[in-house]
Amino acid sequence: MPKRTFNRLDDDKKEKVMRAAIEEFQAHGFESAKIEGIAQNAGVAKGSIYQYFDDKKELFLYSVTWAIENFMKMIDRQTPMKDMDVYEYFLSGSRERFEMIRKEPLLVSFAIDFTYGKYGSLAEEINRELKQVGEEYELKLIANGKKRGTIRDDLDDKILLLFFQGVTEKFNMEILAKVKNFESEPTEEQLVETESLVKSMVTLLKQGMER
Amino acid sequence: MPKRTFNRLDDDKKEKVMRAAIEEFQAHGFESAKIEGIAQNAGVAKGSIYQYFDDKKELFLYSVTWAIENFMKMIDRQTPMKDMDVYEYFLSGSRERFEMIRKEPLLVSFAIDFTYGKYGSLAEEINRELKQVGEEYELKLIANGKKRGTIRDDLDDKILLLFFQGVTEKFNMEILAKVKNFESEPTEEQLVETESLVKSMVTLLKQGMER
Amino acid sequence: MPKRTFNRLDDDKKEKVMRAAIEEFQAHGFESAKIEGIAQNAGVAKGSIYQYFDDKKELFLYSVTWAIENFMKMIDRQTPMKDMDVYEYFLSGSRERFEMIRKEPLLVSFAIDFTYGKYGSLAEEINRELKQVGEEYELKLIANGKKRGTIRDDLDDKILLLFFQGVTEKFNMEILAKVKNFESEPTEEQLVETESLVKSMVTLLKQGMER
Amino acid sequence: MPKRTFNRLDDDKKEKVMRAAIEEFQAHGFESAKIEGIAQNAGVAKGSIYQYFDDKKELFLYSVTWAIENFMKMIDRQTPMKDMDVYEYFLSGSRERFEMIRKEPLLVSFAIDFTYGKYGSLAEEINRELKQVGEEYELKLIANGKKRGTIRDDLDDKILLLFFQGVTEKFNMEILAKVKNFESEPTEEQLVETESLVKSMVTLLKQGMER
DNA sequence: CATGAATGAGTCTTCATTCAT
DNA sequence: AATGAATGAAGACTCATTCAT
Repeated sequence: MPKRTFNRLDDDKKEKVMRAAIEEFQAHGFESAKIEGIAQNAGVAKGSIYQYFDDKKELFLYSVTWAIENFMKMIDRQTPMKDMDVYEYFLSGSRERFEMIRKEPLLVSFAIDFTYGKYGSLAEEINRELKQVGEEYELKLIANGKKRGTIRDDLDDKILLLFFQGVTEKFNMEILAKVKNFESEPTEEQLVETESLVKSMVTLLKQGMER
Repeated sequence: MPKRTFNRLDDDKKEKVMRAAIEEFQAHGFESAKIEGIAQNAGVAKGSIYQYFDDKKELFLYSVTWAIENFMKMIDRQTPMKDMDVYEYFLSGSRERFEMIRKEPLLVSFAIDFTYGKYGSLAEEINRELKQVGEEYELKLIANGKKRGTIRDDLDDKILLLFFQGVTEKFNMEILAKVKNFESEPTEEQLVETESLVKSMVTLLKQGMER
Repeated sequence: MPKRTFNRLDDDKKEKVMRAAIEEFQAHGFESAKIEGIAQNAGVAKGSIYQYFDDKKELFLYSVTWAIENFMKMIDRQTPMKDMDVYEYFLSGSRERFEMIRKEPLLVSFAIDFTYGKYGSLAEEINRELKQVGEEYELKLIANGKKRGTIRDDLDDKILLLFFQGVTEKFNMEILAKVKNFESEPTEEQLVETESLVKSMVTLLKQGMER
Repeated sequence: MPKRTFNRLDDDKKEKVMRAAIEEFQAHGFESAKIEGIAQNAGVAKGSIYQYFDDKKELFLYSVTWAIENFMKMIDRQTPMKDMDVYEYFLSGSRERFEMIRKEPLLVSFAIDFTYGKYGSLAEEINRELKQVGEEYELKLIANGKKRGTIRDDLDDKILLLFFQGVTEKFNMEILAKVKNFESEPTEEQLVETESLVKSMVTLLKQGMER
């Protein structure tokens, strides 16, 4: 959705612009975000933004897209779960995930706020798609668990999904908040403490859903 | 925080204004909400709004206060839980709660959106207080459960709180969405179906937290 | 120019309203003066002001008229100058005039500001009349002086008028400022000091204009 | 105090904007002056004014500064008085000063109105400074006159200052009014008549203050 | 008549978007 | 393509004036 002009920019500049945009949207919301502010933070002229995008909404939409793409890239780089058990997955990769949050708190927060609907109906389509993809994936996990017999099969998948999402989202928020406060090099203590959150979550998730 | 002029209005008008405001804020967010729109929906002149409130922000703040107060009044009117077990509480009063949501979807949605942080930092103080009150209450429930032996005591209260909140919030959202679609007179089928959501939630909550 | 309603008010209230108006106009100028403010200071309802006067401008115009009338009344009560020499006049009645300023600083200041054109073209007619009356009087003084031989007759009356006005206005401003700072009971020292201002003025006036 | 954007404008435009502003303020006073009006007279869009100045008050403040600066420039260009006697000064440069007024009646009137306090307390600081500078200069003249023996030394400098200011201000107002009515090319008669005003003033000043 | 709530025209001001260089 | 000045639509807010009680 950006214009041709934007795509021709060198990657550094592109990134600078997108990060400036995300920062502004994240800090002030869509309405209060100022094009001027984004331009300044990106180190370009206000007019240039309009060489790159049709209008503010386009810029926002692409900010979402860009953030999610980069978010995905980071996740893909992590231990892929293949056939791994969900619980296993949560526990095994936690430190890498902490690291990711620590390095990219902006992207992570923005993506979360977006999926949580903080930007209203601005990008419903993307939002819907995103949710659907996540849900489908989680439903698969649940179906797998049922097959393996690790998840109770007396409850509807939809119900279990709600439970699963409720618990994981809440804990993830907490973890996000904790990790944002990490110094550049988190202490072992901090890491352990945060990991214990993950463990507790897994314990509760497991116990809640098991037969 | 409203001006004297507002307090002197007859209750009908007050309510009309507040509902118009909440509707506008809920529909468009704070920034995009137009005073003109609120005035029109309330059936008063733009200038009148300014006789009632200092400015847009004041109006918003009072909208929040008003919504929460009315919300509380409605809840108070419901089966008080006294010494009742939480699970018991969820199950017993559910139909009354459905009715409340059905009658006041606007207030309920607005209050929820607000507590979920959709209005940013506009009323942080109220938000904080509100969260605190809720949390304290829930922590008490958890402590009670531990004493009675119905809740596992190997996990920190804070952790159990996250679990509890995550699960209940998610299910409540789902219930809210369902109930909003009820016709003026919900069918028995709809009610049963929604009740079953509550039951499932309780089942999962219980199993997740029990020893 | 006030409405019938105003004239029917008892004198106390009339005065209260007029003083409130003058105070507001004096403090904020015509444009920034608020009807609400005047009403409050007068202890009446905003609407009442409109029972008394057609609009803000009318109120202003009458404020001017009222102030000048009262001003005149006060002056008339003072040593009338009859055939007295101007210089004599300035010197003889000064203490009474100080007292008048001390008692009615608001009226005096307002009248002066008005004649000085601080309210722009709002009441040109009154202004013009007022100036004319003053001028005619002063011109008479000058003519008299010339006849008596105490004023040089090689200069045009108009020129001498400018001189006379320039000097007296400037000194009067100074005196006004001084007297405004008097406590309720001015010390003899203060009085003497201010009187000396008058004496100096007379000296300079005399010497400037004499043959 | 203008924004960077204003300073970067070419001089013609800057001047056009400032003159439009001064004209509007002069004609209607601060409160009634409309930004829209200024913009139109300057031939720019309303919004542009806000690219140049933070708000109306800033624009007013700078109008004052700008007017005074230009006023000073014009005066500086005139016969400098060096060691000249004040009376000498008044008499010698009068035609140049008439010319200045004729060419820039707006600036002159605005500057005068401002120093006379017609704009209330909007720019007290500038006003105070301005007055102080003028006074100091005039006091020096008086002190010099006393030393040379051309001014009586039995009166306080402050008193003589009042006299001097009163007389010159009044005459200058009269001269201003006269000159404003000059056609583009004033007739010799007009010039002579106005010069005679200056002469009379000097005569009276001299006689009033001399030993 | 007094009151004070209701009204809406009129302004300032903001800022996304356009445009000339 | 980049820049930043120009534009004007849109919206918050004020307050003189009207009006219902």
